[in-house]
Amino acid sequence: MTTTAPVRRPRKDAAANRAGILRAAATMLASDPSASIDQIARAAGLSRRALYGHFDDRHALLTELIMGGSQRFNAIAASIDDTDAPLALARLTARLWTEAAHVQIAAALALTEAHVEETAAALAPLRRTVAAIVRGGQEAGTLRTDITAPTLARLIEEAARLAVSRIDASSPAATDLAVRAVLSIAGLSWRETETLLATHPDIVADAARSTR
Amino acid sequence: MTTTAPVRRPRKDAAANRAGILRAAATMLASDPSASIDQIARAAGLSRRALYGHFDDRHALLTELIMGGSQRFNAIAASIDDTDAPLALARLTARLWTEAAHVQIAAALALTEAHVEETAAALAPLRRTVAAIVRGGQEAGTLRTDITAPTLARLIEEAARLAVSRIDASSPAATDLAVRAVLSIAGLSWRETETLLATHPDIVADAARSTR
DNA sequence: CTTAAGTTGCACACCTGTGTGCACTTTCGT
DNA sequence: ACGAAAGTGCACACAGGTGTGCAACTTAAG
Repeated sequence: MTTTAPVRRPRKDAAANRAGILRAAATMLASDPSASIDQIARAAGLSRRALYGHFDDRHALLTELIMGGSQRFNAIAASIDDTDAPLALARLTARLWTEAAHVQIAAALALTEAHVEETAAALAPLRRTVAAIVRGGQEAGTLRTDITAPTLARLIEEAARLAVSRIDASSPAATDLAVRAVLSIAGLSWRETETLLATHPDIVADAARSTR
Repeated sequence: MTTTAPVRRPRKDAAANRAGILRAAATMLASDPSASIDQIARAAGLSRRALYGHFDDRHALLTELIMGGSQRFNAIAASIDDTDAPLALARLTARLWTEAAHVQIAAALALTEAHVEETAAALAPLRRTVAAIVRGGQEAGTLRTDITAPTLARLIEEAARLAVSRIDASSPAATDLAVRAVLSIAGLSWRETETLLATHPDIVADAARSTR
């Protein structure tokens, strides 16, 4: 499996390769969370051996990947300032989806065993934002109260994860779908969601609503 | 890691052990989809070597596990006869959850790579049932129409999977939560769900609605 | 009690993946 | 054009997991 063509390909800038590895790791791990170092290195156009020149070991690579991804995630979470809970959730979902385009995302989310704790810790700010939105929404009466705030927050996170990782990421209508899924879990009826999205067309921007 | 106390424990009936292995495999794989043969055998109170006396190889064990689980699932799906789509979905979710209590379930669902196709095939009847309910619901106007039938069916499946595998299976209120999640994705507002569950108290049976 | 099925440990071959050492080649930067 | 940085192949040691062969032991069943 490690065998490749013996042709010696021209090499690119050094530092750029490091970034390339991270990118490759993100996409590789997105489709197969247990992709081997070799697979990642090859996908980045480098040899396995070279990868070890950039990262001490598997763990180091994964950690850096998680950190990078979660920083972007947390930044997005911090940028949400809507007071209305459903609106805030909709916007948060849409931005997470589009900006950090299903790459770093899926990777950081679909990670396995030894890194779940790490990932969880790194995403704490995002999680806190969601929790705050949920709490506020319940108090304001704009979110369901049949489910405890912590549980609801968790469900919403899972719904988002579901939308992000389980749906054909390439589709243009994917964002729309993700937002609808999250708002549904949040307790809105589909008609209410429809109204909300119609009132705030900027959330889902364009996207062909046909192939939904 | 394979080392155990040299004490020779009394052994039980032969055929019963086979069932024990399947049970152990279900619970083991539920928590760790890539549990080793040794772990499973030990969990069943047998040696790794003995396990191979019951199953040709890993694949054979997994296949039998999947078949068993999906048969029960499909049987439950076939037992649903409600005409109202939301009601049908609610009952289906509740029964799947309770009857095949988070054991065979999570295992069959959380399975990995080489078995996803197999699992998918085995669960085809269940999938067909869901698709039919969705189609019927959309035609009757009792289910959301902002999402295509196939996509909605898929979303619902994923929501159910989410509820089943990502939530503390032990909690008594888990069934309630699972049903609410599915109905939410189906497009109902949380108040509509509340009403539906109140009208049909048999769906979630008892379960402490306090710790929800 | 006897027999055969069921189990057990252990050894072995084989496979995949990880991380490192080493000699050698390529290419960027100056 | 030169030297250091970066990359390549290959070999090795090591760790886990799988599936099999085998001799010896335990126990259910007749």
